[in-house]
Amino acid sequence: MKKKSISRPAGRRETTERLLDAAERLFGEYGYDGVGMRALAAEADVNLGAATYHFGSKEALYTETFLRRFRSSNAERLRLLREAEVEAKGRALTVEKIVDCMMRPPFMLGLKYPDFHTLAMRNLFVPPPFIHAALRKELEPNHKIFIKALRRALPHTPPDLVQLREMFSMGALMAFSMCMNKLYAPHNFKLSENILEELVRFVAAGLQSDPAVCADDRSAFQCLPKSPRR
Amino acid sequence: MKKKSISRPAGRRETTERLLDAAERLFGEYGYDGVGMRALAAEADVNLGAATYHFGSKEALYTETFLRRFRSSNAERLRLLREAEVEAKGRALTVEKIVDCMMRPPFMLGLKYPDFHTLAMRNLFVPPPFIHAALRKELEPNHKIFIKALRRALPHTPPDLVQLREMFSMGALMAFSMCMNKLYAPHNFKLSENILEELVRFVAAGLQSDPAVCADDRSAFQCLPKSPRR
DNA sequence: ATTTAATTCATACGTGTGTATGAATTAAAT
DNA sequence: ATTTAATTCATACACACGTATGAATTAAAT
Repeated sequence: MKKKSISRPAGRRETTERLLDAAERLFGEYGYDGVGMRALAAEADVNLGAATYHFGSKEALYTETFLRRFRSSNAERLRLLREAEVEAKGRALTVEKIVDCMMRPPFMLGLKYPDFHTLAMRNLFVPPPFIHAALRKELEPNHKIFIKALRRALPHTPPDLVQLREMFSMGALMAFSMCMNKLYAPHNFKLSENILEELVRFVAAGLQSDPAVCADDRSAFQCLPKSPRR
Repeated sequence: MKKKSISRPAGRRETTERLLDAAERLFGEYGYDGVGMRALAAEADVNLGAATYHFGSKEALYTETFLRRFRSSNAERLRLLREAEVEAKGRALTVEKIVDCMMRPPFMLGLKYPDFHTLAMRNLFVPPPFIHAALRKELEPNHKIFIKALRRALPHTPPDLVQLREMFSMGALMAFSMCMNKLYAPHNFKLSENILEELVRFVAAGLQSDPAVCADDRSAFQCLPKSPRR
């Protein structure tokens, strides 16, 4: 094998992955500011200098730790949706099916990597400022596609209300993080497929319910209904 | 007026409140580890030494900053529920009414104090370890009461499922924090009574929907259905 | 075997951290 | 007016922080 072999020797891959795993654990548990580079290096059994060598900065390490799994979760959401659309052969998707595609990948990811799940909660609810740009770039296209699909499935619900409810739905999804931190003593559920199904059912019912506010008032919760001044 | 006048002179009150306000702003925006005592003291225009003098430690200041508003919100939730029960004169409350009592106080609090709202998200989703005990003590009685009320209103829904759905509901409530951090560009809603009404409607529909999982499987998501070993 | 590049490692720098200390100042009480 | 307590303030301490540096080590390429 002549070719141009990968310029990165074998050692590197292992080290960066050990660092990412350690970062996932510690950043998830203590947050960005709660963990120092020294603690990360120790957890990953890597030299302090090597840690900054591979990622350049703490912020870059944090960002990559998050994106590593988040990217694939988002891609999987879209894949499931496309798959469902192919299966439906042009017929409209049910709300429940769309919601399942939305929630299954992040839910399962949280099951598989509880540390990552905590990290994701941090980034979605109280993201460190430096990660905003990367996060939006990852999230926005995804959300637009799902909101569009939901609007198609809910033709009688005003579009802006669908959007609002999609936000409520994401909140319900994230609520299961409260199972994990030990806040709610009564909330000790074994996370499983069953919980996901109940979640999907709950959300689908909320999405399909009748609007609470009459059409005239509804425009009142649009922030920029008509460009404020022009 | 002889009596025993309050042992704390006039100056103190003002200083501690200025500190709490500053802490609400900065802790909300940057998190516990993201803000130093020096920054807090500067924001509150208080001497560094005075800051530790009044609260003893940074952790105590953080805890009190959160509890100051959280306590009253929780008390208000209970007050509204009792009021509704009196009004109903023994008749059963509707799910929608219960949900309104649950969500109105924290929602309105978030409207009034956006900084506090961010702080609350931090504490409910990724709480610093030292605040766990105080948080649970504040939350648990409240939740038990509302879950009990919901079970009474949903006699045909299995009790453990009501509990699970109550958790989803809290998640939906918290979702509106995503309006505030700038993550979702499309989610620019003007928070108002209207949004609260839609939220209540959404959640009430989810709570009243049919179970997704059949009765035999349902016990599968209880974490400790029968004490694991005895 | 020799060169070259990639990675590890120990060390150091400047800065910021939470808290402690004790004197200075202010307000309350007698 | 004097004593007493509460609060402010400047300063200091020991330590942890993210990052930079340059030599030592390892692996790849020729």
